[in-house]
Amino acid sequence: MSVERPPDAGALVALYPVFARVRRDALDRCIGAAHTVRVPAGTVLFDEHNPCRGFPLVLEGSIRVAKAAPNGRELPLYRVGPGETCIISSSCLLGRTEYNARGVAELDTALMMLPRECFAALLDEPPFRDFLFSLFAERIAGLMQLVEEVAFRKLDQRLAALLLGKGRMLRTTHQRLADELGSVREIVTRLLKGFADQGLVALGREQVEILDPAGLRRIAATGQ
Amino acid sequence: MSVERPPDAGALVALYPVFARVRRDALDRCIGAAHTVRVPAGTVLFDEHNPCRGFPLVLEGSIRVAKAAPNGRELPLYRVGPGETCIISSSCLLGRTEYNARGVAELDTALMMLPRECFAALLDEPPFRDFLFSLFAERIAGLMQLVEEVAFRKLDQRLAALLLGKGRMLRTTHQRLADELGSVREIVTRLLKGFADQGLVALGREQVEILDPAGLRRIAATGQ
DNA sequence: GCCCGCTTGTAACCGAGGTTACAGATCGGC
DNA sequence: GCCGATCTGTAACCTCGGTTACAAGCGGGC
Repeated sequence: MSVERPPDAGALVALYPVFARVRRDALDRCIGAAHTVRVPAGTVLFDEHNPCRGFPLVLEGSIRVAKAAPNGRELPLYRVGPGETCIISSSCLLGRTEYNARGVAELDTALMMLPRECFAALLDEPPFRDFLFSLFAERIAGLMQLVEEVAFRKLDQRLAALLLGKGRMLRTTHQRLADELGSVREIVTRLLKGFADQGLVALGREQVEILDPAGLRRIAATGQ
Repeated sequence: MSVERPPDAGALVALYPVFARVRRDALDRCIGAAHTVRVPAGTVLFDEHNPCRGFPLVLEGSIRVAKAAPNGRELPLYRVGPGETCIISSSCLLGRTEYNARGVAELDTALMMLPRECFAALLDEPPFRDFLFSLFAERIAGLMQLVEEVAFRKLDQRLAALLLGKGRMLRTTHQRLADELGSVREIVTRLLKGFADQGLVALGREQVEILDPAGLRRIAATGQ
């Protein structure tokens, strides 16, 4: 983990347009107080029961926030990319509670950590509040969607949905798909084989070619 | 559904202490613009894909917010009682999206509906914002907890957890417990029988007596 | 007392998904 | 070309939870 100079206000505003509408002195104070860190892919940024140290802004890369099962499997809750912020951190700061999920850098990631007091100060800025409220609203909707999926949808439906909307050619492994679903590799292989037998996809090493998006959509929606 | 006079500011503040710290004229305007309704238990207050009409404050009773499965089963996401507000409604109003869950009055319920503009006006009041932020934070934590439960915990663990913390004698039916877990009656009967065989509970018509809370906690935590 | 409705108990059966344990395929590096 | 690592395919087996289909218990109302 390397520490470097914070970005200037211009660079920050380019990523987070909301800061253009925040009082300039408040923004500058935050940039001054923040420290920017750069971590390699795979770094665990926080974990269950950790206290929350500050408010992270992702400048580059991506954080994967997931719940870990006792047996080591993980279910991703959501991702935080450049221009977004980690809503779970906000939640912890606001409620003064501990983290209840794990955050891992998925790529080499640069982030700017604002100390808690800075975060509190930003809450006084109406545009920043609106920004945060919208993110909260989005994540709540996403989490409710996720609850529905894991509770009611079968794995083939979830897999079909996962394959869609990423272009015709997916470059990924069965293991990665399983990780995305909170399942295991063998099951994904089995299900993909089923899809291939129906002519929905063509399989290759580290790739899945979508042959029949409509068919996959049908499975995702109805389970056939 | 009967409409009645809105409560006076005093009664409202007693339930929602946050309003004591809101500018009096803003509060009065809201009370004036709101309409108060009283609905019997079982009323569906909103459902998936409905647009959000306003911001509800629960004065009496309780709302159960749940995701419905295609086959009719439901999984409760959370409840809203007096002094709380329905975070999903806030989320819809903030994100201008549709409801993505169902809300049903669990008891005879009285609620006050604030029109959308009122809600927007209240957001300008710092104490109200803080109130809302804390609720968001709480619900997010709750939803993440729920995701973990449905994804990773077995039903006996979830049932054991459900039985705990409600006193020694539970007056409920197996069906109601199943509804709470998003499962079916037969399975709950089976699992309760298992608990009874281990001496953890004693069963009776419409009642479950907790004999060994520590044993139940052990099951809830470890699955034995 | 008798009937009806709700609640509980139970058993047989099934399917989805996870576990274990391999074997073969493919690739990059040396 | 050989070796090891990674990825994929597959089969046997198991557990959990859901489904179906009853029977019996209890309770209140008439």
